[in-house]
Amino acid sequence: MTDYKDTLNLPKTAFPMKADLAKREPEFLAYWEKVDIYGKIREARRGRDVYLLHDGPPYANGLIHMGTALNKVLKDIVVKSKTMAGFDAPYVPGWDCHGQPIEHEVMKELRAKGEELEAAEVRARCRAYAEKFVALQREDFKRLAVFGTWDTPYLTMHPHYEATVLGAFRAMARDGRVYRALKPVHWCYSCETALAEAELEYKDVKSPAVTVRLEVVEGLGELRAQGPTYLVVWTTTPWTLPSNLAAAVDAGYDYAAARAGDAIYIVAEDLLAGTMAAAGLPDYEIVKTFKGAELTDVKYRHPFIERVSPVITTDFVTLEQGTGVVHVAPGHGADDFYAGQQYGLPILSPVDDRGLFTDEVPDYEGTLVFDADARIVERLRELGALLNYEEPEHSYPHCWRCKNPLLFRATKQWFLAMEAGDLRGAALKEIAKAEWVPRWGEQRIVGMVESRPDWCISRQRSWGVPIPALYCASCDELHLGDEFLARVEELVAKEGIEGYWRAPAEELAAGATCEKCGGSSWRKSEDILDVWFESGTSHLAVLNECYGLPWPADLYLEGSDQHRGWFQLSLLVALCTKGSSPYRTVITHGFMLDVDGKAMHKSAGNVIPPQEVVEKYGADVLRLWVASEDYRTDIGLSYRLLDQVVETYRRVRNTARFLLGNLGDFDPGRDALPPEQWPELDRFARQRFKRLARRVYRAYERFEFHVVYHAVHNFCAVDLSAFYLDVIKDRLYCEAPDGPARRAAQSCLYLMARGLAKLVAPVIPLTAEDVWRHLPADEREPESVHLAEWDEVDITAEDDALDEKFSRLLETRGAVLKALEEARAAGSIGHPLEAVVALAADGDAYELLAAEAENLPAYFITSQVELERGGAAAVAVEAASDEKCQRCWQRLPSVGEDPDRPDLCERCRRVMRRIGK
RNA sequence: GGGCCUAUAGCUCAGCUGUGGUUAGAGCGCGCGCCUGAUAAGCGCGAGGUCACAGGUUCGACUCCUGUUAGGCCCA
Repeated sequence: MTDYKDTLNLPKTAFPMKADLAKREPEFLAYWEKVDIYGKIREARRGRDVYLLHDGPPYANGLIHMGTALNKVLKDIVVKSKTMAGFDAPYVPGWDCHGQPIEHEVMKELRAKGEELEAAEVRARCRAYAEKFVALQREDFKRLAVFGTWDTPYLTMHPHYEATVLGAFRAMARDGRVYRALKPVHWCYSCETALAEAELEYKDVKSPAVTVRLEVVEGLGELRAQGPTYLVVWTTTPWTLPSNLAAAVDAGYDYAAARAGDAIYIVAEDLLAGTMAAAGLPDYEIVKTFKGAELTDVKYRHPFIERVSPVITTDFVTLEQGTGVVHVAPGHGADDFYAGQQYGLPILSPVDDRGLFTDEVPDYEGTLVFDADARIVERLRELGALLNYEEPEHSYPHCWRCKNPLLFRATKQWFLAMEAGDLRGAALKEIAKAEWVPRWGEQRIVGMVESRPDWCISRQRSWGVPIPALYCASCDELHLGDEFLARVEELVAKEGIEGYWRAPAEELAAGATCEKCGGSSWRKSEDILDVWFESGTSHLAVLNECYGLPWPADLYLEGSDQHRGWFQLSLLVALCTKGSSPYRTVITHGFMLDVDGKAMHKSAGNVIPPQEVVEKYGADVLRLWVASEDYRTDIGLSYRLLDQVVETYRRVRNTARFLLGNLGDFDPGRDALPPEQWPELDRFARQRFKRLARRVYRAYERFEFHVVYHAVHNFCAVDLSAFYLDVIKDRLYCEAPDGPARRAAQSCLYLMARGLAKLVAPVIPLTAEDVWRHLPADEREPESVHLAEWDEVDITAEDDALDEKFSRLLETRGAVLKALEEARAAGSIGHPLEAVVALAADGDAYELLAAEAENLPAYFITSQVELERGGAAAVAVEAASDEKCQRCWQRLPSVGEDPDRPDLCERCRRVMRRIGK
């Protein structure tokens, strides 16, 4: 038997089936680097409408994790898709470099080595630390095929950035938006410093817990008429009692007034029995119960200080321990502080840097607060105010350095006022103007802005932008003149923040004298700004002429935690400096979850590092995974899921490979036929592709990348692989290489290969480039797929008609395939080409099939189709009796007609003559 | 404890929004089979869902309302 394989046009391409991404991707990255692909793209889009995504700076600490990778890839998909859509879409990545976490890490290292350094040296170490991680993270981001100005990113520790931050502060100071006020912070009396949340170490310790009665002197007249009436409070920090300024209840809880002896005690009803028992007053009777709200006009007398304070209602009262009435000292607790603000209570914090009581509490002046505990307890006992004393074990914060217990102490901090110039109202107005994706993001940030307190913008640390201010050496008056601030700004622009620290106060003061006392000797402020203030200023520092970027940005895209963080604080800074929002659209994505839907945490041991995924699967697979899920909710990741994404990747890649394989001898300039000359089937395929393209464009535009993923995958699997490509194999392989039937199919394949590469380029940029490179050369096309633009799609009336017609034919095809399967199961046929299909139909259905009769065998991939008019629609399958053409494997009557070529069908004989074999 | 959000086949998603209404769809995976001229590929058929749970509104709910459970982010 003659082997005709050599006479066929079988697919041939250098495009490998095996992606081998981990190994091959770096080659593409190197090529892009070499040709400066980002520069070329920007050059190609020069003058086009700008679409600006402004990068939220990740923190330069540690290697990137999957959440960081997810965020960066989403941004890159946006940038690349906007570029494909014809926009000039610049991307300037940045890093958040200052702040407590880096300083903390550096201090930890120093401590381990036993080194003690000056602040300036610590900052130098911090700078080096940040630089190191910027470099490491940058390599990881580049490896993910993210395009941007990696050689000139923005860093919050750049002098010009730092100066911009100061400029923002200056504008706020000038407009009277900043003020100083007391606020409690975690304080270490031994290190004499404030501590950040991350610097706290919680340890279980025994604390003195006192239950104290406070005598009611106003309100509750009806009860007081029956005997002395007391509110019962409970606290584990007796030393804060001198600073007690209120007692808090929950308006909705039930409280009981219980008489024991001749006194009446008020406790939350649920906690009454336990409290009375502990107080040694088991014999009591409830004389009244009421809601906490009824206590709002009650006032009580401090047990040992001449002071009458109010009862307030708050939402932090718990019924889990204590008495349901909470001792409030606004100078010594966060809850207490905010409650105090709400009720206009003063901030009393009579404790100095060393943790000693000041002269505001003469009885204990000079005593360490913890040492005062016992004395205060004793005093309460003597006064009869102590109902119970215990020493329970509980978790209490300690200093990470010296291990001493911490105290909450009010210190002077800087605030940005939310009401000055109606900042809050302005923020809410701007929020309404922006577009929030998903929509509920707006509700979320509105809720936060509505209820947020004034922004505390100061920190007592080293690694950050200083709050420039001068205090009079003699009277401590604050000096914050605009000229002074401008001078510092200029200095920092030149020398960075070290300029401020280095310069003597008098130099910065430049001869200014104290307005209050006339003094000319000054002390520099040593506070620094909250890092959120810095990152919140990024739009000012980056969206400017220096970077060639417009203000505001079109898009901010970060995790949903940034509603409280970057989105909100950027907005506040923008309103104070520019008067409007820094963004038009804000997109948020969810957080990483593991297989079980649990958050990914180092401590949970369920993290999958992006570096590992890149190494095992490749950046394109990681990116395809990003696109595979709806990022607006939380997204899961597991190796099993990655394997699924790999399957999708393979399907798309193999489809592309098939397209390319059949274009090996196709020169688009020479061989392409216009669609009007194509068979209807190919025009239908083109129409399907156009619809896909339109759908995909829309999905990118709506930032619904998972729609892109599913649409492309479905198209490759269903429209192409399972139908069009399968059907045209006969034409591609068996027709004459340059025959019109084959060239038409190739024209269509070329269009789709090229178009597909462009559609997927934003998601799998490396594979798209690989495909692009293996396309037949065409002078009219740019060298890189990323320099190309999407084609316009125009769905015509003809397309609609084709869709209608083929959907009916495909329905019949479905019935035929089912019948073929049954025949196969029955053992009468194997390959469908062994079959002859008999169709019965009536009316329209018959007309349609009859008109397509000559194409039906191809569409069904059977050797022959017999049509019968009339009767109910039916499909019958039987084995073909004709001989099999040894070249095209179809069983046709024409096989054997020619004695010279008895093993070929008529078509193959013709083709063989044509190709001279 | 509060605010916002999520919950449809083993997996990833459609359907649900301002218009509630025939047997809830797709792809992958899985099972069975075919092919060996996309071959560490390709094709076909098939089995999978009480739409988290419980109430309510309605002639009728995956779709609207309430609650519960689980999970997430941000606060406390």
